[in-house]
Amino acid sequence: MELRQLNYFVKAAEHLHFTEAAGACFVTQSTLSQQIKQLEEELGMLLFDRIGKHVRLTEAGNVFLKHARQILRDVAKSKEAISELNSLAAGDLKIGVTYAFSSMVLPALTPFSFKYPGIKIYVEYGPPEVLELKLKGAELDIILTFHEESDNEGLEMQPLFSSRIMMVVSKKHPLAALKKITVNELGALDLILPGKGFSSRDYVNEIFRKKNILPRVRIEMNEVNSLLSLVENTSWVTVLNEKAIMTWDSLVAIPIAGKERYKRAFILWQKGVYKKKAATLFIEELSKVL
Amino acid sequence: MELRQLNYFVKAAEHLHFTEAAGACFVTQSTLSQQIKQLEEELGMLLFDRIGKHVRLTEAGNVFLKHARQILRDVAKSKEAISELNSLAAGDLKIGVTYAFSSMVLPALTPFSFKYPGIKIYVEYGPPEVLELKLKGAELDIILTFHEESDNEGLEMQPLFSSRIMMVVSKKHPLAALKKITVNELGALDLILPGKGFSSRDYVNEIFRKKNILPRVRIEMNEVNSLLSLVENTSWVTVLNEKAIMTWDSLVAIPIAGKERYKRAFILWQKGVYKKKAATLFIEELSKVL
DNA sequence: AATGATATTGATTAATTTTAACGATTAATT
DNA sequence: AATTAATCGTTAAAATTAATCAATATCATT
Repeated sequence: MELRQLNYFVKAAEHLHFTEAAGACFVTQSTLSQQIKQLEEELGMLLFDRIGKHVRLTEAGNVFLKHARQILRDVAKSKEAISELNSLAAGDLKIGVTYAFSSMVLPALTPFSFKYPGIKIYVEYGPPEVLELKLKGAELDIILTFHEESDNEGLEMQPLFSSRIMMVVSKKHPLAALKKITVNELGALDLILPGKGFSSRDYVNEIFRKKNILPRVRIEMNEVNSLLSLVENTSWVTVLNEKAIMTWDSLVAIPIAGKERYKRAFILWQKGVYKKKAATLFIEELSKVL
Repeated sequence: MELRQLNYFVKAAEHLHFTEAAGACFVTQSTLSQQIKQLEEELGMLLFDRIGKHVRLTEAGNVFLKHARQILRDVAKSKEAISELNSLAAGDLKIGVTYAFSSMVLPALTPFSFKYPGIKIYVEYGPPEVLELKLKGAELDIILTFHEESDNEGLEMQPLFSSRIMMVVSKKHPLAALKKITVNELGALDLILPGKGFSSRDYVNEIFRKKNILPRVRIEMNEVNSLLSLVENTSWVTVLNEKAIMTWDSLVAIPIAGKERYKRAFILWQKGVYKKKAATLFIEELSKVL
């Protein structure tokens, strides 16, 4: 049994006239006739009574017609479903976001969701290792992260932007108007720093180690929003990449003296898998707001 | 899109291994690979991610899998439905019965319905012309009737039995023990006769006309059971074919002198249409009880 | 007999399947 | 770490199978 035959059958049942039905199917009457005969043979029952010049459905034909129509409806539905995915009228997008990135996704989320209301977005925050595992297991479509190049097997890295690592303080902070700060000066301040896993943290460790300074780390946390919220309301300072405070009007980023250090943001894809259109478009949206 | 491809796809989605899936479909792996590719092209989306040696469903693949399964379930259901018809586990049988025949169908109905509990039986009593019209319009499968040969266009007659036309009285009737009755004697009795359309009525008219006797017809009705019920409880007599009283223990049939006259019972089919198995088997059952 | 329908037939075309060669990836062995 | 062998999916070409067409046969109706 093939869908082609079901199509021919339904048309024939509708016209009750093989020649007409064949025309409607854009085949010759002979073709339709044979395919219906084949169908009848497979089913072991006649679907039409051929009475002289007329054809008419048998009991089996009537029963089968209902089923054939149902099948063809389902087929149409299946195509419809795929076509909705294709036109982004449906589907989902699962984005992994590392903590340091969290404030950057938010501004892209709303416009994207507005443009493609059919697409359900899942955002998962987590440490890079966990997210990467999920990406490989197809539980995520993409990861947005700061990352060092190269060390990834089976992952594809697409550079997004670079963001300079700076000191961040509240605008109400005495040092808020500073043009630049030295590492020595920084060593004298109370720090609230991102936890391990954040690459800006590695940078902080490095600059202090070089100068043999023991930084005054008061709090360490791996959730950027909470961290910035503390910075906003205290005189503590932190060190983060510049873009991380883009949604925070009450904060200001101040360059650190010495060699400029940048964090590079990437999108991670799984190598070899089909790149979802929705993911590509989300990235487009993300680039716009950055 | 063809059912073949859906089968391949579902198997592949289940195994997540083309070679195995191909084995399960009894085709080579290349065949399966190509057909799936073709399906993907028609849908305009990849259904599988091919990552090295592994394959895995894409979002579209997951969506489509649900639909494909539904379609294949429907297909199986449709075959099941036909196969039930074939095995007489389902279906219907529409029998037309002329009034004179009515008492003959009943004994066949119960055993048949017992044997084939899935078959729904419709019995329609009516005058021959109406029934024949319905037979031609496929509203009936067969007609059971007494009929003269030949006069039927497009109908096929299958002889069932012959039944002699006799006088019928109650066993309590004074004449119940009679071996034979003459037309003259019959003319002196109160008669309750089947109405026009009954061929035994034509016979009665004829024999009386030949002898120039005016019969004493007290009641005329075209429903045999009611008629016989009256005969059972009165001293009126009727003229019917012998088989018509087969279920009536309290009645007796007495031959009428002169040339024996038989009524011939037939099954009428529409010429050229597929003979339902159920109909054939019903007739078999009918022959048994006659 | 002529007509209007489906069925059948043989030739042609198209599609499916297979075979075989290939490339990429993984696992095993050296 | 490098080499080898094995596994898997893809591709291209050949072989097989199936669908289609055009012409004709057949059948019932007019």
